[in-house]
Amino acid sequence: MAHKPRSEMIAETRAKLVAAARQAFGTVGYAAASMDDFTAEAGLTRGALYHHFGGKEGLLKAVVAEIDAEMSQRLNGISASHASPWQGFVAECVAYIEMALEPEIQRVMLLDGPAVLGDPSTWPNQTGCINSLTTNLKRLLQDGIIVDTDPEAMARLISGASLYASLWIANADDPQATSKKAVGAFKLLLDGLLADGRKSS
Amino acid sequence: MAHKPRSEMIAETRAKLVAAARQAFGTVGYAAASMDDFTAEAGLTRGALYHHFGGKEGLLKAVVAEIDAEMSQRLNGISASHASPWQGFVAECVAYIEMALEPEIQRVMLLDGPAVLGDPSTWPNQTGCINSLTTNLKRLLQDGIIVDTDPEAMARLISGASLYASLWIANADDPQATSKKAVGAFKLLLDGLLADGRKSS
DNA sequence: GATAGTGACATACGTGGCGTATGTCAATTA
DNA sequence: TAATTGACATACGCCACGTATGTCACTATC
Repeated sequence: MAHKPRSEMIAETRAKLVAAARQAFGTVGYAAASMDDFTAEAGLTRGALYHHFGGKEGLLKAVVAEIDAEMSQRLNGISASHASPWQGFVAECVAYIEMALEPEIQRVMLLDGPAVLGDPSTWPNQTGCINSLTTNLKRLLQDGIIVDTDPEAMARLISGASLYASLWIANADDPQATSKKAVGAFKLLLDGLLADGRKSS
Repeated sequence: MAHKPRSEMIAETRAKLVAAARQAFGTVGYAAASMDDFTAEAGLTRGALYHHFGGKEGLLKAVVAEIDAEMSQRLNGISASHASPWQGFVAECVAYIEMALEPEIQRVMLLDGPAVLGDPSTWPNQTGCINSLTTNLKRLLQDGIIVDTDPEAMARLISGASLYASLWIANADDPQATSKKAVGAFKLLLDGLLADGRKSS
């Protein structure tokens, strides 16, 4: 029986490592995840990890990049599936909050990621989610739908508001009620960006 | 020569530990701070630390509480020193951003704190800063200055936006320019909360 | 005011996790 | 087929944490 080409084996190894690490980081957290444990779970040892990713931090970067790419993709799909640009934008923002309710995203992207890798805006992929928000804002601005502002700056503010809202909701006693309050306030905040005369659209 | 009473010695010990830990956490970060090192710097050993704070996490909690109390106090002073409630509120929010530019606050309160202790809204002191923002919003709402919204929810959104903005500014290539962009967008966002007919006040 | 008791610390020890240095074996290349 | 590369495993040392234990001063009670 013919073996797979080497490059394929390598990609498989890397994928297995990322998958195992993602599972571990997403559940027990970065600090508590033992490299010996989750590499063994992938049928490998720490040797492979150091060879491919240079260390624990390198693996976290890879996991972050993977999750971030998935988030971007999901967000793009959501904003594209709405009729008006403004509705698409609002939907995307709300989806952003909802995604951050997922434990894995919360643990890896909101808590451990920034603590270990530093400010998200310095991450290599430039946080695709921010990019997505930014381009959306640019279009809304060009169309005169929202007030004049720096798109990237506004995207970051919105992103920050969303993420903290998610943390709040996820840890609240009554997530349902809290979610309603947060999303309500959030929509109001976005509404304030509409150019004069367009409110409550 | 008469010795100090015991309770005073204890308070002193605790204060020394908190101060040393605050220095270490604020500079090298929580994970990289060696308990042996910074307890020694305080003229003590890990024994004292475990006795008073139960462990490394306990000390971080104490440090967080101390910094949070200081931040609250500073914010209260700022919002009180402005004529109109709205101006005071805006000034407090901007100050919130500026405070988060300080490396110690950033490292401890924004990065390590959430990663180690979990969501800030679950912290015992309930994050005095959020409380401060919330009460301010309540007053503005009662006076009819801003649109109808849940004060706490809005306070958390604003807080999140501020904190991420700070991370962005602090890590930007050109902090000056970035700060202008961020604060500009931020004021615009707050402006959207004003009740109809009150804009650009 | 002697004695038992409590509590604030220091010391000693074991364990686990990380990083590095080294080894091995298969796959490519000539 | 011989040489080389590189993917991965193994082995070692170190550092840091948590716990268990010890000591000594202070306090309280009679």
